[in-house]
Amino acid sequence: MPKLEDVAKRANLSKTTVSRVLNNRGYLSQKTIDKVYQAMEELNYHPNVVARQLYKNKTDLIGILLPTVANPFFGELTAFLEDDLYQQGFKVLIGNSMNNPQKEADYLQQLLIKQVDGLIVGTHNQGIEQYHQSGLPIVAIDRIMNEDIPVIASDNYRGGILATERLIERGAKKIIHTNGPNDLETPAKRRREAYEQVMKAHNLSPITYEVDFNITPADKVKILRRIFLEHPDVEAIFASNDTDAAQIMQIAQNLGRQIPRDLLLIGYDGTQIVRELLPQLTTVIQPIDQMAKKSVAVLKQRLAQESTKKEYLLPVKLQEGTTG
Amino acid sequence: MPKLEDVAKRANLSKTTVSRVLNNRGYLSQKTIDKVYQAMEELNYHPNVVARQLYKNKTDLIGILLPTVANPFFGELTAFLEDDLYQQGFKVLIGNSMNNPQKEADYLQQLLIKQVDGLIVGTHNQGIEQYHQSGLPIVAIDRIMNEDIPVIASDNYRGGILATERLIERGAKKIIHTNGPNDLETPAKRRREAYEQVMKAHNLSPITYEVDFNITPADKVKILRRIFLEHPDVEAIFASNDTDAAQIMQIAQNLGRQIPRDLLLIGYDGTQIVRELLPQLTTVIQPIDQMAKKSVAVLKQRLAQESTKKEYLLPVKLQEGTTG
DNA sequence: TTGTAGGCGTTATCAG
DNA sequence: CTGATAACGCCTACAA
Repeated sequence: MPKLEDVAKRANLSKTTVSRVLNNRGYLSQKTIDKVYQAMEELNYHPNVVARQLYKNKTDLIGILLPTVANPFFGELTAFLEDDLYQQGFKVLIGNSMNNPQKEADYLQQLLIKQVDGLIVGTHNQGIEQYHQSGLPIVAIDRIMNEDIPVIASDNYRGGILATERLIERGAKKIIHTNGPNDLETPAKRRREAYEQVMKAHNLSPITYEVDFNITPADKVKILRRIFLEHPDVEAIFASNDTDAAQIMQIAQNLGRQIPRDLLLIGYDGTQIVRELLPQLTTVIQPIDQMAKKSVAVLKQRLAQESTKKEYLLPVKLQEGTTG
Repeated sequence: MPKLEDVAKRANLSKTTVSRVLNNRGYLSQKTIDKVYQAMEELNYHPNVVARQLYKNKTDLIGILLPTVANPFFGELTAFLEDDLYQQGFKVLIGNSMNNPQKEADYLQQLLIKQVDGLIVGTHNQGIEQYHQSGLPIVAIDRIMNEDIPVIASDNYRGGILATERLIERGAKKIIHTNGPNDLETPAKRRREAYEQVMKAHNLSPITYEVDFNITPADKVKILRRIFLEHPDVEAIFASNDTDAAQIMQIAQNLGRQIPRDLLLIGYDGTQIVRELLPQLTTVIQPIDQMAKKSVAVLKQRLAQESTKKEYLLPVKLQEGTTG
């Protein structure tokens, strides 16, 4: 690997001059510029990014810490984030915590150490201390971390209202909701709040099933199946996400219940892929693209030491399918 | 940010000694070790990764260049790759080319420059010169690049046979196949070869529709719809991937054709998410986990300057749903 | 318009 | 067992 010095020697110039050409800084004669470019060509020279990073004390790298890009929501989110960040001159380091606190802590420890200039987090683990003392610019997506980390989320409360009211409008009275564990401080909890408030406002009793994130698919099916066992008269389900909704569709089918005739169903997220594969599913669309864009924008503010709001809410939309 | 020197000063030692403690190298008295650790604690010191990278001339970063993690296949692949690489002590830099040659070239130029220790590529663009002269260890997934870059792929030929024979066994004669553009040098082409050979072996005429990768969803629907217009008597379709298969399901439904009664359908890929959302879809499962594992293993061989085979084929499996 | 010298934070060699 | 010193490759005051 040739270095600056090699180029300089070949062009009969100093390292400084070559560096100047590289960064077009200061006055340079055209002749010098040409000589330098020629020498670079001949040697197939490329500047060493790491050396630059060391000097500049920045890496132009942004870390993205999420449960897993295998999940459509996070996959699509990552794609949008990557695209935005790329436009802004950043590259992306990913860490998939797989809901494993150990792995998450590990990543954090490593990323916080000057490896990245900033961090976008959307993991589900609670109370990882390191976030606090890091000093690294961070934004959180759909996850409340602590006072000084801004949160980007969709308007979960409104989403909960849209879904619940729609089910009620369509005549359902016994409506069940699934959500994540209630002890997790996440904006998604507001869907549950909205659901419960709407139900009560209509004199209906809310019933929420809590489904943990990191359980096996088999266990999840078991929990969802329980809904039907424990509430055979259920008329509608507002699921916490589209894949759960899909599972519920299978289960209902196995139990001989036709959707929407015997059961109304509304999901949540509305990712591109789900809309392609299950266009019949009624769901609440989170504006993943906008969430990504906003996250990057807020992170840039943080990087520039500008102050930010504590929370940014993006609008949701009801996607009308045939299931609910 | 405190540095080695600060720790040294605080512990009344030299940088050398502190560095030794950090990397437990050489002989050290317990007392010294304790002092160093204490000083590090007090200062909340963390070694600067970039400085290390510069000295060691390696980053422990692996680049993954793919069309987009928003696609379930690549999303799941990325998740597995990340997990494997993490186990091996690497971190992952992603680049989503979005099938944009400009962006891909851009990424390459940047990544090849000592920013990553190795590269895993699965993009669809042809003839990007830089791959050749890079000298960087590279492996390609499902994509033929050039002679000295090993390819990891599933056994596409066998997949093509499994799907086609199944459709024939189930009584279909007029079977249509969709595939990517034929001028692309990709292992996926072998599915088409297999399809055409099996068809001919049964005295049936193969018909392949070529579907470009980077076209709008609307255009894709148009092409797929054409199948039914141009071949109203089509009895079965072997789609090049599951999302296309899903589209075909919608179209068939809109045209009043019941699957599997009026049309048999087999997809390809068998990602986790598709199996969850569309369990009824018969499809050929690519062993994404194994492909990831093998890619990482081969990349490690390359990094260790060991020689590798040119191609690694992993076994596929037919997932029997109800559509075909 | 170009060159010299010192530093970014770490590690390794070699001496003590 | 520990310390001084020179590298890793680049960038920028400051000088010329």
